[in-house]
Amino acid sequence: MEKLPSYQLVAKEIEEKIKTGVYVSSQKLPSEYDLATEFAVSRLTVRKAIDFLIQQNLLFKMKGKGTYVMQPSEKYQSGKSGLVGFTESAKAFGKSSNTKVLVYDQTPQAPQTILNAMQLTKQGDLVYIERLRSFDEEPMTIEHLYVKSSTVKEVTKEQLANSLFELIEKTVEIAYSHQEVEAMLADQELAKLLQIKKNDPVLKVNSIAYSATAIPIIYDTSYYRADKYTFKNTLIRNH
Amino acid sequence: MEKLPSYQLVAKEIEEKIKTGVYVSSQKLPSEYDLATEFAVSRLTVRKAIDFLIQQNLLFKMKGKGTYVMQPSEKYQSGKSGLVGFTESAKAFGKSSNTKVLVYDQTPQAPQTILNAMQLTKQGDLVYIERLRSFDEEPMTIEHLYVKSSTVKEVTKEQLANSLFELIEKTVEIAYSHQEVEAMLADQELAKLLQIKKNDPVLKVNSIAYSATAIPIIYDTSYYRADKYTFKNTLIRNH
DNA sequence: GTTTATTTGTTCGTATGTATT
DNA sequence: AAATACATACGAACAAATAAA
Repeated sequence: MEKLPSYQLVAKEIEEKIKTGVYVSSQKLPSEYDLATEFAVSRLTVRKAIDFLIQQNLLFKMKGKGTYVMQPSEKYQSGKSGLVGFTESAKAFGKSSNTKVLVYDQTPQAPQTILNAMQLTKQGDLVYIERLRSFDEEPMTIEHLYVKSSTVKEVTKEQLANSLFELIEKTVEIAYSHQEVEAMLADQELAKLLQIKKNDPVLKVNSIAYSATAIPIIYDTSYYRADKYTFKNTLIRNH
Repeated sequence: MEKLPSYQLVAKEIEEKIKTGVYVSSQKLPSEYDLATEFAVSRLTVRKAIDFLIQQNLLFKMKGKGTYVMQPSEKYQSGKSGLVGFTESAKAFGKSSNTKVLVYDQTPQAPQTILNAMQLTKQGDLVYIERLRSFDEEPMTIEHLYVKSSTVKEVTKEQLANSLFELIEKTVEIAYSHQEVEAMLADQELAKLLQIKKNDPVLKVNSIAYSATAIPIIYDTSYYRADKYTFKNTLIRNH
């Protein structure tokens, strides 16, 4: 019995009209005034609804011209729907996810660069976790995680096979993360785990997740199979 | 003599206060009410200013709690400022860009997959361009471009060394583009051009740029040196 | 080429709802 | 339970860019 705000209801109706082909890409939407009268809401509400759909890359606007339907990207978009865990992202793919904990070290020696990034001056406040994550039994990614100990106190290795986000957010809420995508070659060990060949290309994704108070919570270096995973993006031209 | 809207002036002032350390990450901003009185504008204007800074990953909000300053990402963020050309992006880096046209074929045989993506049923409506682009004389990327002929009629090879966007937008305006990032290995030819070794990792970025009327204008496959280029992203957690 | 109409952009004021502390 | 802070929503008006007459 969710009670959605009216701008989201308007957004849903517009989305529906796009899906059913009433509004087609290459075509202009009715003006904000017309949409406001059609849905019996204020123009500001229509604008919020449109903004909402623009954020999802369904629409875009041009000042003085109108609002247009965007050509859909062929495949799944990663990222645009915000920061989500692997499990949630698997669902969006319509696949089942599977996690195997490879390493759980409660007293790791973290490299200095990571200590710096985590704003720590000494060892001892981090735990180290390595996980293999699969979609439908196919190895997708290896995660190397340094996590603030205080957020995962008295956690068993078994619990780590589930959503790390959920676990951590019992203690602190994660607000956002910065990530960086680069390309590299798989070494012997990585190749074996991901069931690929040595020197096959992989996507290395480095990310740091922060709390609202800008405290780094997770330092994550993940390696994705390049043949199974790509990162998608939609860029809008600002004239 | 630009006359910026007041929400952007407010945004600028807030941005300034972040830069000068008045507002620090880990710290909450004054409430929307307080900011509204401080800047002598309506609360809606403050909200627009904040939204503006959220889009640039400088702030984020939590309902009922407040608005916070985001920990800055250490390096340059690609993408977040929208669709920009290579030349413009070089400026953001504080570097000079250099372009060399390697191939300009006005009657190419395009692969079927590209014809499909460009919504064409026959050959003949595309031109093919290959360009090497450098930052400060360092090879950064090789571009393989298929461009709708109608947008680059009677263009000389020399003109292609400048901004392709500018050239095209004399005919049609580019509205947005979908892009996909993947990892692969450099072949012999690519390695030579990018001055790397064969089988070194490269980032392959595939993108299609569309006009407002959803007509595909450019089909671009670019190869970036993995040691020089990464893609950055900021994801916000939606609870 | 200039004016006019259309469409999005900005901004105010006001009120009420919802989440957090 | 009350106060604080962000979220939603209405109405109204004028500005700015674009397109059509």
